[in-house]
Amino acid sequence: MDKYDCLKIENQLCFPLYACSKEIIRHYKPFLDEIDLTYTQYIAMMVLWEKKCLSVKELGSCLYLDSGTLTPVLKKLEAKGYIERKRCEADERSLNVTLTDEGEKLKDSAAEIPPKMGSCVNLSQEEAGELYRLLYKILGNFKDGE
Amino acid sequence: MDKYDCLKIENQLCFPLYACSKEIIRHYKPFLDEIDLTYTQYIAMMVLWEKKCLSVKELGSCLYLDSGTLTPVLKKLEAKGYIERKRCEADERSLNVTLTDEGEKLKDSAAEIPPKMGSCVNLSQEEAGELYRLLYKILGNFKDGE
DNA sequence: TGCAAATAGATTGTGTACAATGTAATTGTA
DNA sequence: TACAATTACATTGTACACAATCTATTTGCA
Repeated sequence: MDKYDCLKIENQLCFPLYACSKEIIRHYKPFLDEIDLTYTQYIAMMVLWEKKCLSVKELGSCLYLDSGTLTPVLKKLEAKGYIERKRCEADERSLNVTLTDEGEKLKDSAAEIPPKMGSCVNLSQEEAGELYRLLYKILGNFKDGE
Repeated sequence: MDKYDCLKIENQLCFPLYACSKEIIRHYKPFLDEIDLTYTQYIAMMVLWEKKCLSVKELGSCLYLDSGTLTPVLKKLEAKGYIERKRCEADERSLNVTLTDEGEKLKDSAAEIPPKMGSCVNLSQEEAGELYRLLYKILGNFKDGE
């Protein structure tokens, strides 16, 4: 056991996480292209399809993204007509993001994507469940930490 | 079970992968700042510390990155004096990337990072091992697929 | 052997990420 | 109740990622 073993890329956990995430997102692309969304725009819409309306702050908390990333993404979604951005009346600092009818409609086309993607992850139900559990265990640690 | 359930962000595997990867990389930053490397530069150096010399193509295959990403990263590492870039004599299309003495020396400071990072992933040895296995199982699927 | 196809990198354009900073609105408290 | 501290979002600057395209070599085969 040499002192540099920890530097071997195959001994790192972060690297396969990083590579896996990128590869899966790359495989989303052809399907997302069909509905003219990027992956980031897609996960933002996913939260909105569930919550209908929330602030940039809340959306950022769901997606682990800050306003520096979200502001341009949301402006693009607004330009496409899928969302509306309006200052909150009760607190003008806050910006409410709301789904438009167009945005709501997009949900039907989007619902076809996850079933098509399933086949690119070659894990059993049990393995996928375990992977899911471990990832959220790590994420939970970060959420508490700050 | 409604037909939109697959669109809930908490039912997706890709999202926690994406978020986890980003959060861990974000936690690397203060440590990487000390040796003036970004995460991408760090994983490139990690491969070089092991292999000493390889082509951009081989490096890209190790890191799941293409020349569009690697060319600017490698130029920065060259500017910092950690690597050399030289066309391969046998095949002028290919570019060999080699570690310099400075680059080799950096390995000692870098070896201090992984132990410090360990504490931010709150998994047992067994859990970390299982996570590792599942991630490489998915990655293997992609490597075969193309 | 000549030339089309393939290969390795570099370049370009678009879209994130994120730290640092700026601005306007709101809150807490001396 | 002024005003310093906080908060929410926007802006700026740097650094990836990756698809598409370009250039220079090299290979394969008619």
